Amino acid sequence: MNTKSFNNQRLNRSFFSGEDVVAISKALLGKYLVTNFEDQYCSGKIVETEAYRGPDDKACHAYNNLRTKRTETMYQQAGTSYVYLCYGIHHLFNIVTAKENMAHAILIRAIEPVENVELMLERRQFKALKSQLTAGPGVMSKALGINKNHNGLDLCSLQSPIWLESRGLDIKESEILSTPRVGVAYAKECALWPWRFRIKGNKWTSPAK
DNA sequence: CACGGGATCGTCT
DNA sequence: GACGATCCCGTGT
Repeated sequence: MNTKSFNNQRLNRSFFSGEDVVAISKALLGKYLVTNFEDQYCSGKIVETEAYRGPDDKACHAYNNLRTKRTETMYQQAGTSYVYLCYGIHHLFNIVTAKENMAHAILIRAIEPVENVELMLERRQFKALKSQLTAGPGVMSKALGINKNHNGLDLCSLQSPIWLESRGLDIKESEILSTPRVGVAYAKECALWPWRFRIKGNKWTSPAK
């Protein structure tokens, strides 16, 4: 069924368990995000991520350890998915990191389409392949078939329809472009933190400014 | 290419 | 009742 070779390795709990959400956000660049919903398999290489760190990050939903029905997912164990609705339209996909009750999460913002591109084109109703297919957290989720029903999944479980893989590619620090996060002006001084990470020069990210 | 607005609804105050 | 971790399309240049 799934296209796999011996050097494809599922990312396990320990990958996500660390305290340093910035380091994990960078380490996710070049890893593969895979979805397989009802035998509809597709995958892409992660090229853009963003770090959110409760309780001290004003841009994080869990700022000041805010606990609500929505944010509760961010306090779960490392490797849990956090998917929420943004602007009433877009489903944004995050991965929870750090130990339980420490609300860190990483927003996956863009992938380079790799396997079953036709399926992603169909979900987006695109006729031709271009970077807008998966550049941006809302459209990426749509292409991968991710919605808020996939909130709270254990991405490290072999049963999960969403998972992450290393396929032997390592992105060096010198290949990473760090810039401030967008759309978080309300977060005041935290909005300046350079916690948006991209693979330098990669055409599948949103264009650098 | 830059900007500006509308879509659309869950979440929090 | 206001607003948002976005996107797309229209207008003007």
